[in-house]
Amino acid sequence: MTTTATVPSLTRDAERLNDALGELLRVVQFRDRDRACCYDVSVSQCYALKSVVEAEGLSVNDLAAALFLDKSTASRIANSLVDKRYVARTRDPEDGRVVQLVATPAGAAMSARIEADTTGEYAELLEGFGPEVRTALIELVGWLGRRFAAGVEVSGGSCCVVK
Amino acid sequence: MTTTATVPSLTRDAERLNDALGELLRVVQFRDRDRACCYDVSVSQCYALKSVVEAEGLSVNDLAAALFLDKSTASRIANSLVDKRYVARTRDPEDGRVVQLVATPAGAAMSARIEADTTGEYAELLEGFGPEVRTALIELVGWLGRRFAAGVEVSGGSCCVVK
DNA sequence: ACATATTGTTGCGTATGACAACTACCGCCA
DNA sequence: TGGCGGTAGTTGTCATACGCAACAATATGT
Repeated sequence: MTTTATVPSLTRDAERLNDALGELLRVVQFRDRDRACCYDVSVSQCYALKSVVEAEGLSVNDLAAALFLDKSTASRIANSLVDKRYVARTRDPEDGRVVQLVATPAGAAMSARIEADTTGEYAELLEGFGPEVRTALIELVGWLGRRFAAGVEVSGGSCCVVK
Repeated sequence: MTTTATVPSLTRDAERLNDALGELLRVVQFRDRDRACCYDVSVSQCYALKSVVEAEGLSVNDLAAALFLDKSTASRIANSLVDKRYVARTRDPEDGRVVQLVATPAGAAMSARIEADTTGEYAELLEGFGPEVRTALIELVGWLGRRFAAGVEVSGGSCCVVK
């Protein structure tokens, strides 16, 4: 901001990052939509199932936070997974309000199958790179996600209502 | 594949990239949903408007291809933008079948406003880095998108139906 | 014990997107 | 030149996805 010479370059880079991320977003969404037909779960169900498998005993609120969704949406996704017998709903004995979501064996198996297939694709993608480039790529993508998440949290989830 | 020692590392990297990309995807989707309320357009309308502004005279099929959507969906999004007077539909004089989508002044202005706001955020994000790191980040994200797009094209948009 | 806060569920409206059927138009070719 | 297959777009229909608001059930603090 202080030096005028770097500003155009920074702005240009920002535009290009925006474009590249938008493209990546769309193609990944498309891929996910497309691949969902291969399995017994929809895209959002797939992500939710993965969250439940990874953090056994997740509450509905936790699930909503993990997926950046409203708790009502999370509740319904959990419901759909329970209907498919991939997840079981139990009550927390400590706190009668909270629900604990646990993956059933079938759910864990399905998640593992999807995970293995996906990981295989990513492995192909990364094959051509050395370990240090792969690590750098992962770090950068992870950093981007965390930065966005931080930005989202400060705004409280309401960009323009909250000043 | 030949050396057993590198395989676990590659698989591990693939998993981590999957996780990081999933997280990034979700948070960006959330941010987009959240920010859509600031403007007069929905998320998909925003992307479509941007495409139309950048490639004046886009056909509906082109729009669908650019956004990785079905042509019917693209047609309806175009319709909604026409309803809002952000885009005009004209017929190609060369080929009576194709529609040419052109942004109206209001559409271009809205797109520019959104673009400026978004770019500002990205600029903040990139501020801390030197130009070479910024370029590397952009290249990597762009490369990822292209690789996914290539993978999507070979499968023809039907992952498991086509063998 | 009661007011208040928190967890989760449900009603409702909207957005998003695919598939299939249909119309309109193009170009080819007999 | 008149039909025929192919292509561009539109529309009907359906399913999923998501948020907000209202609500019930439970927990907690005074």
